[in-house]
Amino acid sequence: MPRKQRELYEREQLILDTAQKILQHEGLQSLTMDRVAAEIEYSKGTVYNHFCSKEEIISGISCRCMINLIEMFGRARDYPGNHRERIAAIGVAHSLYAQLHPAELQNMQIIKSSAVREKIAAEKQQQLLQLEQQVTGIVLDIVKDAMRDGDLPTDQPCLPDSIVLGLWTMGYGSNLLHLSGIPFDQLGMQQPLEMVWLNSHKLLDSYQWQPLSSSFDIKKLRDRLCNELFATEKQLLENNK
Amino acid sequence: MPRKQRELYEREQLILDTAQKILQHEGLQSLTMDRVAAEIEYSKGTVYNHFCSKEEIISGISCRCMINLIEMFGRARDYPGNHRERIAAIGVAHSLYAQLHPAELQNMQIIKSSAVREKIAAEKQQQLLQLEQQVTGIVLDIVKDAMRDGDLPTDQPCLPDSIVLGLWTMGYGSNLLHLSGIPFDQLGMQQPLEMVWLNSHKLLDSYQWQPLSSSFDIKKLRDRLCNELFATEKQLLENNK
DNA sequence: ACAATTTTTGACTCTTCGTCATATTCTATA
DNA sequence: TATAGAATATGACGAAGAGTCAAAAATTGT
Repeated sequence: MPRKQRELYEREQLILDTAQKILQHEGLQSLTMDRVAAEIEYSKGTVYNHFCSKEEIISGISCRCMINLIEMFGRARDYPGNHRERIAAIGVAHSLYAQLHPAELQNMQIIKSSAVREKIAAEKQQQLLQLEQQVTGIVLDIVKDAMRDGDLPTDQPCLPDSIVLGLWTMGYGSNLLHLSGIPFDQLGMQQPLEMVWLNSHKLLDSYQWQPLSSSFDIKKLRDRLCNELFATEKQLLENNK
Repeated sequence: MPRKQRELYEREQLILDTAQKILQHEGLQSLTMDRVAAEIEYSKGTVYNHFCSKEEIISGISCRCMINLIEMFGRARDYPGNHRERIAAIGVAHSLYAQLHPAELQNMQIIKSSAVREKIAAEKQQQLLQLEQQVTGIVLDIVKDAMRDGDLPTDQPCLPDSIVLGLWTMGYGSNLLHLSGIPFDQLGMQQPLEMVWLNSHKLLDSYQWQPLSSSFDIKKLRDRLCNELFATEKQLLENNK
């Protein structure tokens, strides 16, 4: 609220912006405290007044990114279609996000490695966990809606968790494999981001989530969701290429 | 073959053993070249005669681990059951491996991060890629066998790749999520390693891979495969707990 | 105007990677 | 067996980056 506090907050954002830019363009190697200090034109000590370790900067970036993802997931949840379309929109959001912010996804994985996590204050870890809860919460809500409205048979074991986890692991795994630079063509495979879309629908079909993908065109659905919900992101992605 | 070369080879293994032990018990932070040198009672320079960077040691560990995994996958491929049981055995192998060697899986992910990969000689990268090909090759063979013998309808798009990729992403994602220490209970979920077994079978069912899981008990199948193919690993796992 | 408080600074320590000139050990030959 | 020459091992050293802290500078309140 007061001027002083606002300045502090803005500098914190400046540090995160700068660090994020370095990370995106030059990788983790180039992200050093000295470099960040030089770039924001303050001394290293000042950077340490804001973040007490390099890891906390990375964690700060992750937090901001997760908030972006939550916003996109929120749009998916609020889509005025049937529940199957809404859960599909989550998949589209996740995939678009992964393509737009590859570096950030890798961050999130870095954050989770124990070596890094140990150096982050418990309070900030709690914050990250709370954001993670929001993400899974949104997906869980859609699954529960589908169960309530009879689109998804409720007599199956482990529901609703198993669907959330199935989609999560598949999306997460494919994103990580994708951006880990495995040469899929040399393994005789196409890009995983395409196939995860197909496989997610196979999984949903298997859970008998109505309407089944045999009764509509999943490619057209993806295009429609892209255009209606994530036009901005789609545009950004095309500009990048 | 000659004594000299054998000594060199043995020391190389000693370095890898030592590094792996440190990594397993104390994490990436504690794995330093000085530490390894001290532990094997040679000088740092000697360690560098074997591996020209810390990253190459990690890569070396990954190679050995991948060879273990390939051996386990091989047992799954050679299981004298139907193809659905054989592909399920791959899942059991992967899961057991993940539980037995959590640190190694995290390594494999570390190896894939661009920062690390840049510091590994092209030749060793090729070796890793070739091992990765063997892993996917085994799975691909089982899928192709199933298609050939009519257990799996061939009129579906993207086959056989999409099944391999579906299982791979799901297994990979769940393992990483599992060992990244996300408190699933706090997110209102059970452990992912249990559910990936369920979801993998859902996926296979969705591809119409006969016999469908509705016609047998997947829990009993897992127990049977555990006992018949991976008794040693199961025993090890129980001893660890 | 000035004292008290807060913030900023960058020199400093510590750790670790990776190098390289020197020292040691091994090997082949006279 | 003695010795030259090759192969191997060593650890002191340089570089780079994380994190600290006492002193300097800026800000605030009276």
